[in-house]
Amino acid sequence: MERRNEISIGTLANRTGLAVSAIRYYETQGLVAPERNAGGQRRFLRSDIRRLSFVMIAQKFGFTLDRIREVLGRLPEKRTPNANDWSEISKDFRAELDEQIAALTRLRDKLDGCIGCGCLSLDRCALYNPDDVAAEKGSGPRYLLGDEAVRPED
Amino acid sequence: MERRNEISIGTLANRTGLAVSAIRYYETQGLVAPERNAGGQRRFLRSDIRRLSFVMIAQKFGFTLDRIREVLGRLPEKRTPNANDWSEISKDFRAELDEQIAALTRLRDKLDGCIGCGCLSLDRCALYNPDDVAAEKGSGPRYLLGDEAVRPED
DNA sequence: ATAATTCCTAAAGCTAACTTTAGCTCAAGT
DNA sequence: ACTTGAGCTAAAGTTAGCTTTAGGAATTAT
Repeated sequence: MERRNEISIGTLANRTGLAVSAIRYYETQGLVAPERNAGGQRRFLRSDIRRLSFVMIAQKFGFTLDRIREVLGRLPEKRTPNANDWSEISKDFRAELDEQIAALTRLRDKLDGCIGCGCLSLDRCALYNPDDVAAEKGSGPRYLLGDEAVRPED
Repeated sequence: MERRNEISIGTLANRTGLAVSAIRYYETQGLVAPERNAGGQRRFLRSDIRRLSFVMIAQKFGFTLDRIREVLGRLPEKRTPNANDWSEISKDFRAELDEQIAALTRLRDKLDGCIGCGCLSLDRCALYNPDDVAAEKGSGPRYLLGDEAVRPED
């Protein structure tokens, strides 16, 4: 039975649209921290619906779960977060989102210059300068673009 | 020995800054198709330097290797691509990049509206409408955001 | 002629963000 | 009391984009 302010993982899944397995996974990642009832089942708070909603939105923005966990860490822990609390941490995203858009725009502008020449060569093309977008996805070492250079005739 | 227009994988790696293993992987993905010499070693064309440069740039833009392969498919196969050919397929990216920037901008604007209210609730928040950014990364099924809704008090 | 490089293949490993499976326990409905 | 339906854990599987490892074979340098 669900008590006034407690909901089961299934209910939470229905309300957020997330899969039950995803919610469990989020718990292992420290994004939610449900209590347990006598039988060992997870009991979430209703406010976790909004918490997970926030996670979903942040993901749309392309943030990683690690980063999202950090931001969530800035919510007050002693009381249930209110609209203003959510509003505050959303501003963090706003700034990063702006930077992302700016970076992508810079990249596009460089591409414009390069479409004219069709060069795309490592030493002369502006696209190779590393001030670009965040990058760093996948795994393992990503190589910085050095200037080993393409010879003019290549 | 490398003949006039043929280079080894090591040379290609040096010229592009890519790891040898990455180049081999790109071959499995159909992004380059080197010939082999008598001893079974790969022989690339000098023009593959530019080809891989293009791949690297496209990745900066966030395109997947699958998508990049498609775009590369539009290059002429009978002759070595010239500046104009590269310029042409770059325009494809330009358009998609614009759309990406636009989508991210729309998302940011919605966030602006939401920062004011701090709602983030599934039924009323504009951030939940699915016109947003490309998404679809990671693996497995991603759930479309339905409107199961959060009740006002949640 | 050798030693030192470079290259080759196949298979396994890695990260992120989850899902799927297997086997079992809890809780709810009748 | 019993049968479903939820939930639980641990481990393995998935995708993308590569790297690492292992064990040989081809090249290049001396």
